[in-house]
Amino acid sequence: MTGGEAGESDLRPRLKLWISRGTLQGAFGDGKWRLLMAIRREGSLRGAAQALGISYRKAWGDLRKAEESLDCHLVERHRGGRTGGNMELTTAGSNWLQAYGDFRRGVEAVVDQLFEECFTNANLDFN
Amino acid sequence: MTGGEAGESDLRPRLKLWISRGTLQGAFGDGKWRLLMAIRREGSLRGAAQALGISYRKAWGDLRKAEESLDCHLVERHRGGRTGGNMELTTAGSNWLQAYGDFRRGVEAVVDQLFEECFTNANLDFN
DNA sequence: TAACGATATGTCAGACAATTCATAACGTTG
DNA sequence: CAACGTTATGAATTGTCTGACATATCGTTA
Repeated sequence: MTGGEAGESDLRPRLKLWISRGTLQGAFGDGKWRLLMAIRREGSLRGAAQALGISYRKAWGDLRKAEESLDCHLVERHRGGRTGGNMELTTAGSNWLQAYGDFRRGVEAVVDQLFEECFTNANLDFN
Repeated sequence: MTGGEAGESDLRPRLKLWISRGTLQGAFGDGKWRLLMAIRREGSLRGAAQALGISYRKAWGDLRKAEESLDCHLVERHRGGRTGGNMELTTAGSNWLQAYGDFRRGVEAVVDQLFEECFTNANLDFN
């Protein structure tokens, strides 16, 4: 390398992205997004928790927080029956999944691009 | 409102942005940026801490973490003397200040724009 | 050489978040 | 009507992070 720019040091941009409503905490972010994804795939909250490697208690708490802070029903709950019960996404839940996924991907791409523009500059000395 | 989109609920995107190197924690983010800003303005770490309303101990620890994880000298330290000592930014410090400021502002603008695009859609139901 | 005002650094308690433990409730099915 | 597998939920525990406290060091100046 010719020196001057940030060079090949493993510097990289990191970000934590989420969507909040008012002062409520932890509305919807990557974790909730993965959870909805897993619920849709597994067909149950228990299955989703297992697939993600988190406790059922945590998954249930996260889901509750999301619905409370977004003030909308993300899933339909069914208890009892042969299989014990199951869970599926509502239309609103599916739409949040879609919208947040697009949002997240877009932001990530732009962050990487802006990082290059701002920190890979041969005229600046970062060391 | 005609219904369908996210509507006037006070939903808004939030983000925590920082730059890391390897597995090191807390390299450079908004807090460190404000700290460098204050050091340049005040001419000392103590003055910067007071201006930001944080303890000297915290400011000193933050600065140390930043320099360690970025592996570069951000400031020049001077101890003793009539005034007790002082601190000023190195060229690298100034450049980080500049680059991160630009980066942060750019990301924030794009996040707001993408949020509009993804969540203000008359064809989706978020409730 | 004593004093002063700044930098330098380990330690410890309390706040806050994350995770685990235990247990209740539900409703279909055999 | 008992059993099963799921949803539902409080309580306790553990882990992490922040900030406060105390104290040492430095080097010029009067």
